Amino acid sequence: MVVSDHPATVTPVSSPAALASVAVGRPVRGEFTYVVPETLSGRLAPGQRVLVPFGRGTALGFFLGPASPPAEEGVNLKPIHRVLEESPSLPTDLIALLRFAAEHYRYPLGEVIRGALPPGLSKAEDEKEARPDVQHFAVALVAEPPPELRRAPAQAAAFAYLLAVGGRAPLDEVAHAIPGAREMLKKLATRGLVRLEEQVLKPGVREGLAQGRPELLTPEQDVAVKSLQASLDAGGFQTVLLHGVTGSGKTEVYLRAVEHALSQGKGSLVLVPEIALTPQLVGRFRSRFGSDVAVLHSGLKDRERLFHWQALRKGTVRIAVGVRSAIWAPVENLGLVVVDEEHDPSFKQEDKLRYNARDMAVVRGKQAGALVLLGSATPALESLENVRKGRYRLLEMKHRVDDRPMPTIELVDLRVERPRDGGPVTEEAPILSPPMLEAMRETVEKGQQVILFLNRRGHSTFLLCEVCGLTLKCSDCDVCLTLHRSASRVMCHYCGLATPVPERCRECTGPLLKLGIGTERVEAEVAERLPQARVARLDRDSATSAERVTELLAAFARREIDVLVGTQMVAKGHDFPGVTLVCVVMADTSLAIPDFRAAERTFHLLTQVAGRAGRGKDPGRVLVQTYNPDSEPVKRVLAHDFEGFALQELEWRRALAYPPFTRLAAIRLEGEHPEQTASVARMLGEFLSRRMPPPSVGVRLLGPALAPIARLRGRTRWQLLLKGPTHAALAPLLARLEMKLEDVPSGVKVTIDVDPGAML
DNA sequence: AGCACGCCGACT
DNA sequence: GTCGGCGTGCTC
Repeated sequence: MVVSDHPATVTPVSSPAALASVAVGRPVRGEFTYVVPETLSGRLAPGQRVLVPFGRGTALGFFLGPASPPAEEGVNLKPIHRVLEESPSLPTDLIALLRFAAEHYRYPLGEVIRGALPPGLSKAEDEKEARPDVQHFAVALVAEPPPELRRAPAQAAAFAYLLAVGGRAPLDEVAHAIPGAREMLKKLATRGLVRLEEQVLKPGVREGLAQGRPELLTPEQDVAVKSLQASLDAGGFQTVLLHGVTGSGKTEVYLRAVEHALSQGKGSLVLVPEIALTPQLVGRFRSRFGSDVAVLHSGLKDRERLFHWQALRKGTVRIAVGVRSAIWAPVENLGLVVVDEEHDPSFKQEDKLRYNARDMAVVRGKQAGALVLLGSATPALESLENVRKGRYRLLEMKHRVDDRPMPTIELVDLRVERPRDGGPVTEEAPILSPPMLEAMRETVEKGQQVILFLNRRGHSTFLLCEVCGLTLKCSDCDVCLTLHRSASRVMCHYCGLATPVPERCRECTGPLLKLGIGTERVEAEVAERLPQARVARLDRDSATSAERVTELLAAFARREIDVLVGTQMVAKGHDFPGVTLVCVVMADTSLAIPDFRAAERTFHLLTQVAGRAGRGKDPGRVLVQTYNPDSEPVKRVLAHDFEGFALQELEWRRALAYPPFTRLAAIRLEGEHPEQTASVARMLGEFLSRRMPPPSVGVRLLGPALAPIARLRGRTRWQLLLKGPTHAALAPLLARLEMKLEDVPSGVKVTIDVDPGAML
């Protein structure tokens, strides 16, 4: 392909008073107008970073295009100081996307742009070439970890990671994932297990396509790939929803689509929920496309981030694989955007610019004229509705690769199958029912592996006073404290506060009962009931960092662990052929959450975790323990009935006027003083209700009401919810609200959350 | 975000 | 009598 050198899209400026629209990298709303000095006339291109006088001092700004004189009189227009680089940092399709995001999510454009740029470019400095001309690589020389590494767990972990990502990876990247990996890999090199290579990165020089490309596709994969190739050949924007059951080989379809885009000289952007949980997927991209891939994970150092940004911007690297924020990656000549596990809640950013990367992917595809491919085994209801409306095209893959059967899913009704009979509910009351224990025992005896899923970390999820019935709560938040026995602490999962375990009730000094089950306790119970099994736990507590996650997953993949107990972290897209049994310890936990998406989340989670079973040659089995066997998500998961669940849930959403049939915007308030916060909430509520469009438009205001978690970090929380038939129906109201926010006293923080993810 | 301006307590 | 607390307000 021709590497673009960004011919400057020069804006013709006619002297004397050419004006420029600039987004200032400060949390101020709107675009600012500056005078283009004669020295710069003809040298400005949209997307360039500029220095502008702002207030007292100087600020970083982004030139967006010519401006017309501001409407108000008496504004003293100042001149742009200077341009920070010749070739614009932002490609034009990104400018359009960022403008859309700022407008849609009601966030200052300058901040949106600054947040999208790598740290090296978001400060008011001249662009520096972050060009580590040589990059160090480690290459595995054997395909299996040799037994002599048993005695060197640190080296084994580094080696396992290297194998997991395809046998060849930049040293930097391994070192990010596993601390001390740099030294470990050097030791491994002296043992002759690893070769260290230096690679000089030159623009335009690439490795050929590497190995690992299966020749045979399943018939369904073949249909999907051909169809996507045809769409790419036809060119232009289109969104395709790839609905493929777990284990149907969606990743290979992504790879082929990316390959095809590459053959057309086009770049690709691939979004995944979490890099740490998907080393296998990253490895496949790396081994297929070599150094044509930039992997954008959360742990990149500033220099590395800048390096990748520049390589993508120049077109020397044409594929970006990354998490949510990679949606802003400056992929040149974008032909394809893939969003893997498009239903995943982690694509929604929950602070600052509250964007949804999946939705932005569709917008970006539209602006760049690219194909957008959304993939999932359990598509979001929003996406299904978009298919029904004809906005997205649907591709389905209903069978697993190699004709492997879907796992059988069985119910264990906890109301009937009491784990151990009767007695008072104490902390010793077991949670693993006889059938579940039996299945686990059998599986482990056969040398196969088990995943135990429970969506709650800690040991006991609440402490209840046996005498006065009070539960132990966080002093700063309106939630119960969780007992973490391994840390000998009670912890607040919302504010992070950890304190020693109280012996007795604070109020009446009565004894405390440890109730509610968490992963820590399940792990202990497995260890006790199946002493022969090697048990490990994977949750946010055991996996203190991304590296520990990788390590644990690698150990599980090497079959050094028989039973893996964990939270959602075990449910994501892993591919462990040894896993033949998946146990859901309690399907009910996510049902009780006061959120209109609770059922959908539960269904997604259960389906995803069930999908971990039977991915190898042996068939899989799933056991689901629940107190609510009649709940819709549980019943439908049991029957492998995604369509049925979706239909039912969509009907319910329509009846209650929730997305995807309406659009929402949440207005969240947070303040030190309960009365002040409440009064601001009422004030905003009145403001909005006085400005509601006529009832025929169908916009409704819910609240103000105390948030489900009414107090967090000592702050009182309120919320209001706007519902409308379309986003366009809500937008004017949100714009007016935003103006009104100027009148809110500084003691209360108000944020607007457009298309909110969760209602908490 | 900065960085002012602007009205009320402990110091030379 | 000043020096300075950080509460509100503006930045083309």
